[in-house]
This record gives sequence, C-alpha cells and structure tokens, in this order.
Amino acid sequence: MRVKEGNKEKDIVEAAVDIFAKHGFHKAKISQIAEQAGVATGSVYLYFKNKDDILIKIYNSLWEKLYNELLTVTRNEALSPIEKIDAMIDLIFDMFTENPSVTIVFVNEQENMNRVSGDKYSLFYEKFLDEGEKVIKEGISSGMFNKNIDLKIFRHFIFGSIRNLLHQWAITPDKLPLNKIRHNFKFLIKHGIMK
Amino acid sequence: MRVKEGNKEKDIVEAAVDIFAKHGFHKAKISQIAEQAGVATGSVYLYFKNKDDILIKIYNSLWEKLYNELLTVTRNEALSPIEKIDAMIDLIFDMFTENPSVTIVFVNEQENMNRVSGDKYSLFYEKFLDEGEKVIKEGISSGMFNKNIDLKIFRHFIFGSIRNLLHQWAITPDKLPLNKIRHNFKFLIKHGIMK
Amino acid sequence: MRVKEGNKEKDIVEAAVDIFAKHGFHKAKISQIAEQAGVATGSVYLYFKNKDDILIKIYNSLWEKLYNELLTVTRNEALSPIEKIDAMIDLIFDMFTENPSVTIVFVNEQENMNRVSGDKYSLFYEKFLDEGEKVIKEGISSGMFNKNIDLKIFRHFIFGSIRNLLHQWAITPDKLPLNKIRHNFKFLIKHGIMK
Amino acid sequence: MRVKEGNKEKDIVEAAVDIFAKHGFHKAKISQIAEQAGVATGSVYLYFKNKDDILIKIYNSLWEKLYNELLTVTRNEALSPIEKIDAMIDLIFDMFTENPSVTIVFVNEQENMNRVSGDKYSLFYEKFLDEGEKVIKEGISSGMFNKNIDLKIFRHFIFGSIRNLLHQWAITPDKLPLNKIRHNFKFLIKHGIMK
DNA sequence: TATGAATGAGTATTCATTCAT
DNA sequence: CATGAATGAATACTCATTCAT
Repeated sequence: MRVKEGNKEKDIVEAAVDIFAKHGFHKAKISQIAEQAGVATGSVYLYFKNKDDILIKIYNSLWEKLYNELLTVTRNEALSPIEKIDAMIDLIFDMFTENPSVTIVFVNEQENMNRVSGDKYSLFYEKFLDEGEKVIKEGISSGMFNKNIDLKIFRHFIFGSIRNLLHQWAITPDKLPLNKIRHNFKFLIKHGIMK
Repeated sequence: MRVKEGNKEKDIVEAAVDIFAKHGFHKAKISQIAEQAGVATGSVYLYFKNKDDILIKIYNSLWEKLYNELLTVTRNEALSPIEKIDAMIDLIFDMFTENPSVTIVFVNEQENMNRVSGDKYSLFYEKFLDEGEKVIKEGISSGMFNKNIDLKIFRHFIFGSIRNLLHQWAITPDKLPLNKIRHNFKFLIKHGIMK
Repeated sequence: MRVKEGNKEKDIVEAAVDIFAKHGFHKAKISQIAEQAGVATGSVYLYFKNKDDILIKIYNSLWEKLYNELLTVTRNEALSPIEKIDAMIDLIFDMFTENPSVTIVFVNEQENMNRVSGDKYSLFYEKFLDEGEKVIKEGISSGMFNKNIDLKIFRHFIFGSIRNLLHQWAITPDKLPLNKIRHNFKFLIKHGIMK
Repeated sequence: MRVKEGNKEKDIVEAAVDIFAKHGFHKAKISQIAEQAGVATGSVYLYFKNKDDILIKIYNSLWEKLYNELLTVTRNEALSPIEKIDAMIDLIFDMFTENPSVTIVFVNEQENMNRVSGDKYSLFYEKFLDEGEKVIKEGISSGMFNKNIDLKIFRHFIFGSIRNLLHQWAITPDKLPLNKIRHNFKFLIKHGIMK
C-alpha cells in the first residue's frame, strides 16, 4: 500500500477543527483553513464537497471513534448496565477532555449540523445512541433501571445535559473542574435530585 | 405629527420570531421581517439598533415573562421545594408549548445569543436561574434534595436537557407528545434512571 | 414690520455652516443640523428645498455680503486700480478670517457647489467677479496693468490661488500666519516671482 | 493555475479614471467600474483594498510619472531657474492635456484625496513639490527671483491657480484654449499683473 | 492531483425626504 | 408654520466555489 506523503485530508480536518473552534463555523474562511493546512484553497474541494461537508466529516469521525470505543464497553459481559452507563459517560468526557477544540465545535456547531444534514447528522452518532439504548433496555430488563423511562426521551435528556455542561466547561474551564462535573453528572443521571 | 399607530415594535418582534423560526437567524432578511410586519425596512431601525438587537429583545422579553411568572411560584409559601421545581418546569413547558416559534428560536439561536451578548444574554434569564437556585438550596436545607449536588452544575444540567428535549419536540412534534416528555423529564430530574 | 421671534432660517444656516465645516457636506446629516438649530427635521424643508439648497444659500449670502462690500470699494473714485485690487483682496481675507467655518465650507465644498448649481453657483459670486473684472480693465486702460492678460484667465488664476492658500491656512492655521499669506499673495499677484 | 492575463489592475484604473471623471467619486459604483474594466466586481478587491484605495493609486501613479519627468528637467544643468519653471509648468499642462479624464479627477477629487489619505496624499506629490521648491530656491540664490517670497506660500499659490485653471478648462475646453491659458499663466507667475 | 486567480450573488444599514397630524 | 415618525432606495464588500492551467 502506497502511503501518501502527507495526508492532506487529515491536515484540512485538523485545521478546520481549530478554526471552527476559534471563530465559529460561519466566520471560518475556507482560504484560512487551507492556509493553515498548508494546501491551496482549491484543494479543499478535492477532499470535501463544500464547507458543510467538512463539518459533517468532523462529526462523523468523532462519533465513529466514540462508537468503536463504546462497542468494547457494551460487549464486555462482565459489566452491569449501570457500569456500562458509567463507562459510556467516561468515554464522552475523556474524548472531549483530550480534544478541547473538538468539544467546542461539537457544542457550538450542532445546530449547523442539524441544518446541513437534516437532523441525521451522523451514521455513527445514531449507532452510538442505538448502542446506548441497548444498555438502557438491558438495565430495564434486569430490573436495575426504572421501566417507565422512554428511551428516546432519555436519549435527548442525557445528551442535552452533557452538551450544555461541556459547553459551559469549554467556555470557562477554570470555574468548573471537569471531574466535578463528571461526578455530579453521573450522580444526577442515576439518582436525580431527590434524596 | 405622524404618531405611532398600533404597536410597530411588537409587530416587528412577532414577524421576527416567525421568520427566525422558519429560516434561522442568519438566513432571515431584515427586509422580509419588515414586510411581514407591515412596515418599511428602515422602520426596523427605529426600534432596533441592528439585527442582533432584535434577537436580544426576543430573549429578554421571553425571560422577563418567565421570570415574573416564576416569582409567583417561588413566593408561594404553601409549596414544597419539589412542588416548586415541578411548577417551574411546567412554566417552561407551558411557555414553549404555547409559542412553538419562540421555542424554535430559543433552542436554535442560543448560540447566536451567546455571540451577540457575550454569554450574558439576558438579565431576566440570569434572574430566572438565580431564583431557581434558591429553590434548590431550599430543598437541600430542608433535607429533601441531595446535598452534594453542585448548584451551577445542576443549572446547566437541567437547562441543557430541557433545551434538547424541546428542540426535538419542536422539530418533530408528532413523534414525542409534549406531555410525555414533561412527565419523563420531571421523573428523571427527581429520581434519575436507577430504581 | 413684524420681527420674527426667532429667525429659524438663519439658525439653520448657522448650524449648517458649522456642521458642514466640521464633517463635510456629504457626512453632514439634516437631522443633526436641525437639532443644532433647535428645529424639527421636517422644518428644514420649510426653508430649504433640499440639502443642496442649504449649501447654495450659504454661498449666496457669503458672496452677497462680499459683493456689497466690494461695491463701496470700486465706487470709491479716490482709489487707483491697484489700490482697489488690494482692497478687494483684503475684503476676502478679512471675511474668511472672521468666519473660519465659512472659509472651510467655501474651500472644501466648492466642488459640490459646482455639482449642484451647474457651475453658476451664485448670482452674487458672478457679480463680484464682474466687478473685479472692471477694476482690471480700468487698470489696463490706465496703463497700470499688463494689457495682454486675459480677464477670464486672471479670474480663475486669482481665485484658485486664494482658495488654495485659505484652504491650507484653514487646515493648519498656525503654520502660516494669515497676514504673511496676504502680504505674499498681494506681492505675487502684482509682480510675480521674477525680480 | 489560472494566471493573470493582460493587466487587470491597469484595466481597472483606467475604467475608474473614466467613471470618476464622468460621475464623480461618490456616485461612481464599483460594479460599474468592474463592468467597464471587463472584470467581475469581486476582482476589484483583489487589486485594491477598497474604493478609496483606487483613488489613492490613481494619484500616486499620476504624480510618480510627473515627478520622474520633473527630475529630468531639474537635473538639466543647462537650464536656468526660470526655464526650469517653464518646463515644470509645461510638464503639468502636457500631462493634463493628454489625459483630460485624469485632469478632471485630479481637480474634482482632491478634497476626497485629503479625506482618505490625511492630506499627505502622495509620496510623489510631495517629492514633486519639494523638487519644485529647489528650483525656486535656486532662482532666489541666483538673484533671479524675488527673495522675499515664502516657498510654502508660493507652492500653494501656484498649485491653486493651476488647478483652478485646469478645472475651468476641463469643464469648458472650448471657451479657453489651453495654450492661451498656459501662456497667460506663465506670464502671471513670472511678472504678475502690474506693468 | 494541485493551484490560486477569478467569479458574482447576496444584504445590512443609512439618511434625505415626505406627510399625517 | 411645525413636527418627527415613517419611508425605501441605494451600494460597498465578502467569500464559497469554480476552472484554466
């Protein structure tokens, strides 16, 4: 297999993540991304259909990675449903902790994602959520989770809250330590507010 | 002297909410808003400093209304903390149920709000959240709520989840009945997922 | 004769001279002139046909005044042609010295005057020039001035140089004392550069 | 790689001179200039920062050309100061005679030039004037010119009169033959009005 | 593949002027 | 005469995308 000298597509994605995080999707300029990636403006269009497509591919690769990592968790039969939920939350927090720019793009540009991809913004995002649903079902079947919880609602519940918390953290990382957020988040998901 | 007839500012806001909901803030054209409001393009600038200002005032009036309604709830000494939380959630759900366009603007353009108003997008939004915090504190003091819950984190937790759920509902109102969402939401907030 | 309580037209002209001098004709706003004159925006249009008309009237009254003063000079039979030229130059220098704002408008907006009034920007400006021409003719007849000087050319020669010198003085009044300018100017007009 | 064909910058400048002369700087539209130059609107901004920048570059190249031509005159040691003055005046008259549109832009938009470039509108204009000053000094030293003439004042004197005469000629070229203007002008500069 | 010069559609905002009172 | 709210035409500039090389 001939290995490309430089992986231009990767270079462009990385530059785009950085620029999108810094200036937002709308203000980001293709020419600026190209420059930072070290390619010509026109070359961007050899790898991406258009500007939206770059965002879509960023999301895809993000969730593909997360989905694959999730699989190793959910397939581990030694874990109880609640342990799997914990591990799933850790996956997400770890991913975004390690990639703050990706976090910012994720939380800020989701609306653009909805716009450009008609609310089905990623095959792997959907698969990730489906895999998550299986865990919930498992927990309900085993009597560990409350059975009157609607899976779709829970999905939006958990992702909305996680996104908002990460958003806040990304804006002011010093005010709320991520570990404290993670700990509180797990607790709230499991037990809610009432004693 | 030609005098303001009717309430042009209100007309413009209502047209703007509608257009923002339909096309999004960026694609909305001032001329289009003006036309729908039945005023001349230039007249928009008699009431609003610029396009951003329209969005800001939509948010302000939304949260001012919600805040004032919340006050009547939180000042009701007959209610327990958890009943206040319930009422607070109902307020929000009721507001957005009655104004689907406002809901869409609220969930879709929050990022723009952050951009245009430096993350402090509304005095009344802040006051609303502060009032909500008081209820949580009350619940913790009375031993009703778990005391190890961080108020700031809970704030972002609950608003993120509510926003995401309303978003989903606003996009596909038929898939998830709002009452079911409301019911599940209250349950999850109170008790979490675990039995 | 009933004297108007306040002379609004005069107020508007004075405000306009001030604003035109400060911001230039194009950037000057009617609303701003009206405000400074203490009248409503619409009232400006009771006294002036449009924005251009204000400028025209400023020029007219300027040259009307200068023309009338010139008449008292040229009709003075005790003065020789060259003394009349001297007095004419003094008139102009004195006028602009006493009204720096008018000077600035005069030198900066002459191009606009040409535009709005088709190069015949003032009846009195023309009359002033005609009266000046008479003096030149007188000087030529009496053998005091060079007879091969074209009157029209001399007219543009003298007014171009006077305008440019006043312009420079108005911009940086401290660098070139007006009296030195006046003295040099008279000398150059009379004797030119050669010894 | 699509490469610059022909000289688009030159095409744009020429179109701009023409349009500025016809309609004035303010009324000239970029789209119109672009069309006449045979390029797309956006292409104008590849060569010029903005509309003002076009005017600045027109002046720069005008005075650069004049300055370089002046150098060949002033360096010619065979010429007396007064011959140099004559040649300098000829340079200017020739330039504007050959480029009537440039003349009109020069005389009409000088005020705009002051506005956009802070009164220092051209390096080469300044150098041209400085070079002219040297000639005057030379003439004074050699006893040919009157020594009590202030150089700065003379500079504004001569340029004001020349500008005004050219202006008049550009507006109504038929009324005053340029050669007659040139001849009278040289005479007035040298000897003034008095016999 | 790669380039980057060229394209041209798209829009918020201003402000001279009007006119109902 | 006086008001000032309302009007709406008018335009520089950006930047995603293309395409000749």
